[in-house]
Amino acid sequence: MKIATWNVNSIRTRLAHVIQWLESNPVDVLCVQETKVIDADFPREALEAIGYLAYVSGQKSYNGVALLSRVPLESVSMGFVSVLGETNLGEPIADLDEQKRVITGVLGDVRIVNLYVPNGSEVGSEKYQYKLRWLGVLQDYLKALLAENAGLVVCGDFNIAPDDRDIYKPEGKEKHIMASPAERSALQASVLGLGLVDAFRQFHEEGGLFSWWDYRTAAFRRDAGWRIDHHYISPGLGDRAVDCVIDKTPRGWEKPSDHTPVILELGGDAAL
DNA sequence: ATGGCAAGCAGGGCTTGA
Repeated sequence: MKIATWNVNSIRTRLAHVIQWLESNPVDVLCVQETKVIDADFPREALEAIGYLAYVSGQKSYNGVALLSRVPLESVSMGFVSVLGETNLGEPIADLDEQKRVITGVLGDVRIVNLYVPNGSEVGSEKYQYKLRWLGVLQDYLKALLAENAGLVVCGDFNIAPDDRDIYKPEGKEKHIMASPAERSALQASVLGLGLVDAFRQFHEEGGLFSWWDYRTAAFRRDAGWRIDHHYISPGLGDRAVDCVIDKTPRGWEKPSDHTPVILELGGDAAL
């Protein structure tokens, strides 16, 4: 089973790239982020024409996530509230679902969670506080899913570089969004603290391996990137991860997304 | 230290991203 994640920065603008990539990389499920489109306008037909069903949670202009799957998924749900209810630890959380950043569904014996973690804008800003609060609720959301699903793959655009190996030039980035200590701690507590592991790091120890390059300052040409797109896998999946790779190819295409796909391969999928 | 680039919405220039 192959599960890929790709922040496409507008599914409509990037449709030809997504189709081209899926035709040469026929993964079972592609998790996309920043679709930037309402559900009614999602380009389902073009994806169905190449054999992919679309499960979508979108909004106008910003955010938006989707699961593209070759076979129907089960138990699909969107947002935090569908799993946690209207409150978490006594605090209302429904406002966090106004931004469409969470979708999940089950394929075989694996529940796949596709996330678009808030960017946070600037360390200390209101959006940064939102990001940290969102990550706090994520912890309880993932706990609830883990209680029901031994096999869990949590992937997406995390907008956090887990450690300094994941940044082209980590010096002085402590106050930089995506690298600040509080963000890294939140990721540690909300995801790794549940026993989930960064699948990519099971296969690659070295630094200098990136999934996002800024459009500005010719970052891709200089390979001045960050690794902010991840797959986290639950202990229940044991040693089933076979490989996890970054495909830099689409980042070099004409008018690309600023992110490139990352692909997780699982073996021994009993229910498929 | 700053600004650089891209997308959406709207039909100009702002907002957001990372």
